[in-house]
Amino acid sequence: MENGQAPDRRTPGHTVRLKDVAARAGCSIATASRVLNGNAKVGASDRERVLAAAAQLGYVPNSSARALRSQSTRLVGAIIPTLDHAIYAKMVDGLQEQLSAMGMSLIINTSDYDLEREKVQARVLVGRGVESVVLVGTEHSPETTQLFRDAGIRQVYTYTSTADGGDAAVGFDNFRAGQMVAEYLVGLGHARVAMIAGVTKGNDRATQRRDGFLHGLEGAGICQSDVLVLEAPYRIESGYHAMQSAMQTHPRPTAVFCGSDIIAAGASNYCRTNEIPIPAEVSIVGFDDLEIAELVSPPLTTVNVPAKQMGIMAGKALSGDSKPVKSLIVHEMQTRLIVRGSTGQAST
Amino acid sequence: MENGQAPDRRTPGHTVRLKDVAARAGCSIATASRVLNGNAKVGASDRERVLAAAAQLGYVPNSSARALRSQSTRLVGAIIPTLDHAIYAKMVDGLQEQLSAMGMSLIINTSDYDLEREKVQARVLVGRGVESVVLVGTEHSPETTQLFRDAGIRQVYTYTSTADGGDAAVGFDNFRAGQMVAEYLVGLGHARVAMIAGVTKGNDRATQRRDGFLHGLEGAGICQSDVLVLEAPYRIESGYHAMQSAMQTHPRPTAVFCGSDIIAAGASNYCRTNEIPIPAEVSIVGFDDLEIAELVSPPLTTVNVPAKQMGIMAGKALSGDSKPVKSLIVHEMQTRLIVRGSTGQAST
DNA sequence: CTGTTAGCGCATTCAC
DNA sequence: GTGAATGCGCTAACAG
Repeated sequence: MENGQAPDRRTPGHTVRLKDVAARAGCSIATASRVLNGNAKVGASDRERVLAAAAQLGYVPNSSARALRSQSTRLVGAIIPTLDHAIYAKMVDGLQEQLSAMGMSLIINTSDYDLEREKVQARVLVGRGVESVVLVGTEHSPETTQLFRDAGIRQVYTYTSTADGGDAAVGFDNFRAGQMVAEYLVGLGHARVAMIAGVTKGNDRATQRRDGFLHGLEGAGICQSDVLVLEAPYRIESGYHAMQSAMQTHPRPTAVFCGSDIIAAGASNYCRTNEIPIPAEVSIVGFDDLEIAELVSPPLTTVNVPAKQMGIMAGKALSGDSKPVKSLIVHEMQTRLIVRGSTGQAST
Repeated sequence: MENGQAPDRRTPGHTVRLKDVAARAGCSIATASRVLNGNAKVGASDRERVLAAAAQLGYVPNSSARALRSQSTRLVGAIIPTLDHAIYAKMVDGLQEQLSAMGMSLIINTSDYDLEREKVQARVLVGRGVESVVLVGTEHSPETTQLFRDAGIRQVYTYTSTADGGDAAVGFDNFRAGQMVAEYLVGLGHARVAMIAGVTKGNDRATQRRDGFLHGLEGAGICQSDVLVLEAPYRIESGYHAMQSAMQTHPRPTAVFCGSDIIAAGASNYCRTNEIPIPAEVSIVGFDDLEIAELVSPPLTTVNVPAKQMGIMAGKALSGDSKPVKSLIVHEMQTRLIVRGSTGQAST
């Protein structure tokens, strides 16, 4: 009798295919497929033999084939500015964790805050067959948005509470967060204030934090034109230099709002180096509530952003059916002002 | 009017396929494929028409189909402990950047320092058809290593200079780095030293840094049993508490080597809170040279690790043919001791 | 140089 | 319930 059985263990170089499993289980490839996909309509005996065969052979389904056939890749793409910034890294960490638990895989690409690069990465992701994408912010090239829409790819925006152009948003209201900081500083009696924002070009989060801040000040009778607004990349040295510029104006601001803790850390450094006491001479407020906020001295008053949680929620927003949803889902999260030692009453 | 031509723009919902491009260009699907793949043997007129058609229709090749047919996915997997640690995030940032430039995509998974979870993620990556994987360290479950080998997947280890079980290593010698720190501290006259290592279970980097450190001390006549060695997760509070324990021993150590800047930052915090002057009473050395090393006061003496560069090199190690290489490639990178204000001569 | 043909591995329709 | 047959979109043989 023909004992053309498959070998006990997979042989290096020869990938185990479904037909190998079927052969070993003594059933058809169709039945094997049904078992492995949890299809109920299979006899118990066949089921066990297939499962055993798959385990023994170390069968791993080929997802390219499965994707091609079933038109479902269970792949999610993410385009973020950079991973070299804790706020995005944490978000992706949460996203990955959640997707992994849902049996989906994550392809990540970085854009370096460049909407043109984002567009290129978007094409790559479409080609990879991702079923959803997670982007940062609301501001994207129209072509990018259109490309995803045409391909039937669901778009989730993070770090924002508006989903214009996309299908869902998971984040917070940057404008209101900026406003909150303004009100806090005004409440402490500050009238001469400055802001070191992140680079606003192509970055709606930075833009809205700034605008909300200015709006909040205006509500307290502080005219926008009286407020020094600088921009700095999210790097410590940039914060240092921007603070230097700010502190060389006359009269000096008594409070400075920084668009990120990274910038605030640099600003804080500048003050320490130049013996400008914080908060006696100048109060500093950061944004993000990174670990470094507690490390600088005095520790930074800042705005807490639930970065990892945002990634988890974004992942959850992708569960269920894989078709784009009709109604916009907006999951707004709360930011909290964390008051530490870097802020105090206005000095004069 | 209906002239049987493909529409000018892709219609939402209907994905453009290669045959659509071919139809519009008035050639066969094979010719279109050749053009799009840069195959030289195609007439100039056909070439242009295909290119134009593809552009007009917004054609995006289906990589599942391409992968299935060509047995080449151009997909790379990475399994790292977590993205919520700058040292890994930076590495992945560099890796992603390099792979993107090489036309490859990156799927990332996290293991949370758990070799069992790593094994699970490994199966997922194999199923996704990745052609290579980037792992952290040399210590992996035998099943994980075997799984990749059987599937013909090239394994690149990072943060280590030994490639046992894998095909390539891009990193540095953790043992020697630890030894270097020991020699530095001994040179400053320190005889009572302690170490707060990372959790060594399943973490060969932490283990080797510790062992190298102890070995270096032993070379200077300091017996291992006289050295207090604690372990702490990579979190600031953990460093704080570990330092607390270390400082409650008698006699106190005059120098403490921390397995990571994160831990060192916590240790530094403890000293500040408890008015133990650094480095007058105790010297602290960190590891990684993260941004926070310069933020704490006094700034940390630490060991610089070229994290992003490591990712870039790992990506480059994946270029060329997609088959596992026969010879082990080891790309050893240099670590440098960065001396800042947290270390000084032994106090007594 | 170009078109025709044949699958890649799998899920799924349709008969049995 | 189960197996045989079909084709997802594409590339690589093979002819012409």
